[in-house]
Amino acid sequence: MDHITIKTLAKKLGISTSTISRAFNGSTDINKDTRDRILDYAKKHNFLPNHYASNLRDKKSKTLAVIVPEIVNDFFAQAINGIEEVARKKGFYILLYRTDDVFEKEVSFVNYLNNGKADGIIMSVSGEANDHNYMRALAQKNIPVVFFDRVYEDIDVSKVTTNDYEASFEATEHLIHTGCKRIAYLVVNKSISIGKVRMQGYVDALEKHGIAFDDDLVIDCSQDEKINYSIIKQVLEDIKPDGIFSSVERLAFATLSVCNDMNIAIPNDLKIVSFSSLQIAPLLNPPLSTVTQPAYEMGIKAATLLFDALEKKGQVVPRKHIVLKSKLFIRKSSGG
Amino acid sequence: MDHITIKTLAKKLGISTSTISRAFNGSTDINKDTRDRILDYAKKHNFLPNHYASNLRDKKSKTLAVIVPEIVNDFFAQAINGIEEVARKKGFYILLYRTDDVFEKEVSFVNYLNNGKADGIIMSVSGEANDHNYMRALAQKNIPVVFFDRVYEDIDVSKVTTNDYEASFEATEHLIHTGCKRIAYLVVNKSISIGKVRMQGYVDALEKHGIAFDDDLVIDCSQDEKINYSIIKQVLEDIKPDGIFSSVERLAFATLSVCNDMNIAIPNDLKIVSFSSLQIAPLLNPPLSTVTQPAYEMGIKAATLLFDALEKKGQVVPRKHIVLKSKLFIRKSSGG
DNA sequence: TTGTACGCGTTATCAT
DNA sequence: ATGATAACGCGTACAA
Repeated sequence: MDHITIKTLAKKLGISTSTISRAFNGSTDINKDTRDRILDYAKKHNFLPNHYASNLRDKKSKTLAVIVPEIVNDFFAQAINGIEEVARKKGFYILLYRTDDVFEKEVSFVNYLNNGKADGIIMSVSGEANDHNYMRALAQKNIPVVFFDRVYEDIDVSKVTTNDYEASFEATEHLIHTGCKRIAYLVVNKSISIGKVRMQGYVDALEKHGIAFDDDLVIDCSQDEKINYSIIKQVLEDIKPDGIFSSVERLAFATLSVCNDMNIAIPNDLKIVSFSSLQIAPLLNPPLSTVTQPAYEMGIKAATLLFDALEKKGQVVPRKHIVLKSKLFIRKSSGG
Repeated sequence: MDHITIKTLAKKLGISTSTISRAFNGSTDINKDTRDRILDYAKKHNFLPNHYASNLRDKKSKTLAVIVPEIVNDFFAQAINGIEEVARKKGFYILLYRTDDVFEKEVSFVNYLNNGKADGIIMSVSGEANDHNYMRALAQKNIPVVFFDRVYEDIDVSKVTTNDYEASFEATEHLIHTGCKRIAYLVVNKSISIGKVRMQGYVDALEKHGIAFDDDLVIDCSQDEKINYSIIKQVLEDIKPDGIFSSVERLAFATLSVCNDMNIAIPNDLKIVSFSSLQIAPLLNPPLSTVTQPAYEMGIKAATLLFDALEKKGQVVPRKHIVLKSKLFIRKSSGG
């Protein structure tokens, strides 16, 4: 028995294919005995209806596409966990795609998804401020999308973000309270998405406390670890900030490395707070003060929003924007 | 133009569906001009052949299933990166599934994959020593499988692992060289897969150096963080080992936490080495000595093996078992 | 080089 | 409660 289909099954059992189909779809229009007979036989022979044939019939792939910049990052890993949790309950599976923050990869994958491969998409965008028309094509095909954390403002879909502005304000203010006068802001791209909003919180906190904003203290970093290391090293040597507010976990790690190598004492010589969802932040040397986003909950919410849209397909579903709260954990790196 | 198919496209362009199909499949049997005309029109209207219909036709889903115990773990995250890297080059996509080390989830997902949803499967097994017949069903359907890191010995598929025995031996020996006399072995399940092999390396290293094996020093932990914390705390209080060899990263983190809380000085009072692919291990307090597996390479190899099998479908492909080398990084937690 | 026509495996509709 | 059948969108053998 090489290749079982409901057709061959039907022949073997002397029933019609429709009845077989009904057995698998929990139809009530079927005798319990025949159903059991079918299911038993199927289980014994390891048969399951072909997913692609079903999908071709009813245009439901039971698949969610998840697009994230990276996976080796507790924030995204936890968010994926949240998404998967919800998806699993709904009997959905997850197609994962990693963009490495490369815009072209994002575009290519989104275009690919245009063909109905997934019923919906949850994504944290690569963040480039380019032409976003490839996103609009999805709307035409009625494929719902939910952004989380990093969003495109000009695309009208549901979104799940955190109170980045307030959290950044609070983090910066905390550094000021501990006595910092020259706080550097580490960012990968200050002109887009989260980099921009978080910077505004930083800027406004400075202003509130009468500290002049200094453009030299805004440190634009890259995706490359080694380059970041040199950039930060140079900053610590030349500009000598007494505080660091990092909008991205990775840059805080680089800072810790540099400090290790340069023997800069944290928190005495330099205080650090960073956005980070790293679970072992308390185990770092020194324990890292973090603005921690509720990554897992964000995943849950994003998936929930997506299923809301999915279940009301055809109807006009109002976009929602859910804003969750981050939490500031003050640890030793900022004098806690 | 709500719903485009190659049929509607054919009508619009006044060509037949076969020609359209040819245009998309890079057939040479087609005039370059017609091809361009078709592709241009398609791109303009955002058309892509329906993936499910194609798959139904030629039984190629261009999808790989990846099954891992967890995602919030640099080892698995990096391995997934490696897998994705290869898959991407081959034009494949990844269906991700997380088992949380729950055997039933693994079985359920594997059974689901039986229906041709994915062309192949790469997995790190949940590790329970149960009946593995659900795995055999895949072989019948000609769906190739590759195990990585955690494998079932009794299932005949290609495997990618690391030299766990030697690495464990070396790590334990290192602890002995630093003066440890009472080395505890932390493990989640000492009777299966990696837990077992790594323990053997530990046991043999003790023996080589004339240290009596003490069953009380083998600490069986759980999946639950809080329980692990209490277990380890109790061990440090009562059994008072002077060295810890942790077969799993998570347990090393728990140990660090306990030591923090109990004011146990590492490495003076206690030395630690752990299996871990954590990239920021050097930034921990103290920097953690690790046995680091080449996670990314393992992903690459596993995916490569899978494609080998995939590309020789039908033929008998000999199973391969690739063993990569882990690297011992001696850091301060073990006196480095 | 292009077109015709069938079938991939399933499910919904309509009968019975 | 069950069966016959058409249709989902595509690719390919075959014919032209």
